[in-house]
Amino acid sequence: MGRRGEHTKDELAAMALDAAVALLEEEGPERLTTRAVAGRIGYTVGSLYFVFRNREDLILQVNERTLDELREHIAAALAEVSEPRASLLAMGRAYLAFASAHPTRWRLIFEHTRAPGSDLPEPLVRKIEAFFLQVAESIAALNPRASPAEVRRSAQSLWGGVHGITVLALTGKLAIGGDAPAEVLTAELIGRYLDGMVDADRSHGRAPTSPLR
Amino acid sequence: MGRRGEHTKDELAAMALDAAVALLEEEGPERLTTRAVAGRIGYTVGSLYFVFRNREDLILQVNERTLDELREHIAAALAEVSEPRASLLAMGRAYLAFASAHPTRWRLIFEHTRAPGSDLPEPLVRKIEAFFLQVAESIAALNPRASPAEVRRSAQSLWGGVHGITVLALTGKLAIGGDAPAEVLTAELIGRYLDGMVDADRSHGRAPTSPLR
DNA sequence: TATATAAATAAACGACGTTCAAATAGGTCG
DNA sequence: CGACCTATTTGAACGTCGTTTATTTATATA
Repeated sequence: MGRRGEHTKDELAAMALDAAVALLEEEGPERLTTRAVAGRIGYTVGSLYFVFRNREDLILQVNERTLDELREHIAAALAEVSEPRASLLAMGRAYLAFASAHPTRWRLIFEHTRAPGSDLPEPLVRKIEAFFLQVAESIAALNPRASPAEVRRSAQSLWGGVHGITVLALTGKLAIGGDAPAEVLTAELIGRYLDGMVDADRSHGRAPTSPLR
Repeated sequence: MGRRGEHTKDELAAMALDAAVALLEEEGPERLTTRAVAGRIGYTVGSLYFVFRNREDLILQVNERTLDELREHIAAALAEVSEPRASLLAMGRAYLAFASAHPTRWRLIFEHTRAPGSDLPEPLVRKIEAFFLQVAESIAALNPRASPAEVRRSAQSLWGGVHGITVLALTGKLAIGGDAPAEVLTAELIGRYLDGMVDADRSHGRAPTSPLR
């Protein structure tokens, strides 16, 4: 009974992605099965393969969508501040808040392992870069004397740090003894990093403290 | 053909763990299958269930073993330094080096999702705590005026940060444009964090800069 | 030597990702 | 209006997975 044209290929893909997101949030990553996704939109498994190359392809597109939402979430948070230090703190809070609100989807972005040969699809790479560039912007404002390479390095190390606190908090591997909320920890990390950065800039006039030994 | 007593239950468990580690390093996490592990030690699947409750149990024990190795690796790095700042940098380097040398096993520790109800097994929690305590020790030495709660917070945020850089570097989600090696980034994060911490302590005589706003 | 028991296996179950021949429905052309 | 063509959709199959179970086997003991 192959009805036809009831939905275009694009509509079908969009429906499948919606279903995948719902499945992820309601039942967790291991329940994100091709059959479940297909069933949720009233099709059979085979039809999914008419639209996606395979499960990996589906996951990658879910991840792109999640990254889009994350970016919007962060943009909204950034709209309310202007000073660079406040911007970085706001980004950190927004990053953590989004991850906490959508833990399964957020983790899927970072934990999904692709086949050994293939690397990240181009659009995903671009979206990740966009984040770092936004961080770099505020860093540059706080550290005008730094070279572009230094700014990039700072953005990477600082945001990598925020990411780490977020992962560990989400997976319950950060709490020891009494547990400070993750928001406090990210704020502390950002605050101290920036203090260290601007102090180094002010006192030595230029370079950051030599980090190795 | 049930031969008997050829290996004790404990020997069998140890052999299975060895096989699992080898499988992980040689073929990746998705090939860590119960049948493959059993086959590698010359048994059939069912025998694995004589020794482990299920695949999750096996993975948890692999993770414990990996954490033990990681701790030894870090201890060796710490043996060569005494000053607290150098200790933290050495720990960061060792953490990253171990993760780079055993990416699959290392990621399995943090990416393995356990069933929604159950939480981390006690021994694993203790081993994670031990790390933070070691970090906290050096932090306390650098920041003698800080309360225990402050020290713990610092250890969590700083080490969370190191962890984040390590994850992103390992999964290729950190590199943007020219990519500074991850060792440089962790050293930079640690250096700046500590600079920010001790400067705050020196100038205000006590508390760190209020992190929020 | 016979027997009880621990150890190990083989076979099965349902669910999974993936593939593919077959069926079907809509558009097109006679 | 009817026959065909082709893009969709299905159903069924394949091999693999985690897990469970009845059954077999080898050893220790009596």
